[in-house]
Amino acid sequence: MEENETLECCNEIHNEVVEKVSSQMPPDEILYDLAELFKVFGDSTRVKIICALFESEMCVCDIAQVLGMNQSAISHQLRVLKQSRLVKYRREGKTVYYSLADSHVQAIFNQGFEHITE
Amino acid sequence: MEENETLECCNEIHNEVVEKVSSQMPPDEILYDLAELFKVFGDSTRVKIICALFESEMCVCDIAQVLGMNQSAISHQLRVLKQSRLVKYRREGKTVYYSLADSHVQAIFNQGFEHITE
DNA sequence: TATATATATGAACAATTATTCATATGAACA
DNA sequence: TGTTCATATGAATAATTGTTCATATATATA
Repeated sequence: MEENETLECCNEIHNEVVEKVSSQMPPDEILYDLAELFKVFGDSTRVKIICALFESEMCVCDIAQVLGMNQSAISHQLRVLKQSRLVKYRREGKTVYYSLADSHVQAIFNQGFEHITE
Repeated sequence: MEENETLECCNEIHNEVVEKVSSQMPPDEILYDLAELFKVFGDSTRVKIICALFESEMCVCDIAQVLGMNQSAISHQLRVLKQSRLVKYRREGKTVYYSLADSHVQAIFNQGFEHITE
């Protein structure tokens, strides 16, 4: 991390661009939060969980079956998804049903899907 | 990873759902690639680079200035972005100019942005 | 050809994280 | 109340990864 009172690129001609871009960057905190959100999508187990929930709400055990993983691993990942407000849940007796929180989840998923499949 | 010839949830009533969801899951390879893509968005340095490139194409040195990081770190991250086809570049003498590869990048970014700011 | 400059890259280290195992919590029911 | 079952969680381990430092590559120019 270098200090620069006046931002200067190695290429003097670019200093104007550097100043302009710097002034238009969103706050660090926003960009940090955004990275944290994408980090949640950046794990294949969680992507699979999200994808499964497109079809139907499911209990933890259901999801574990579909993914062929154990209950604990799924539960840990559901907590991550819950903390990012990507899934919601409802309790019914001993069973907890998870489902997708809102349409952004599908929108983000679809955009990514388009990118890799073109 | 448990073996299950016939998928069975702890809740017998759910077996139908488990079978249906399982049959509609995209291939593992696709979901793995999708997670890899989002992983690239899941780092604040790379998110900042992407965000900076929304404004203008820039050389490596420009980007390093805007982010207040050293050239090597930026160059390493640009390679990651390049490998995921999120940025493209053109060489002009000693300088290499980077820019965003396509509109999916902005679309994914915007969807994420909407999610965290609502 | 020798030098300077912009960028790329390999190795190493520190930090983060996904999974497993063991166990705890919470709800239903005998 | 005690037992069973679905889910949650803490600790530990293994694997991944971002940054730094040192150095290599590639281009321009003297």
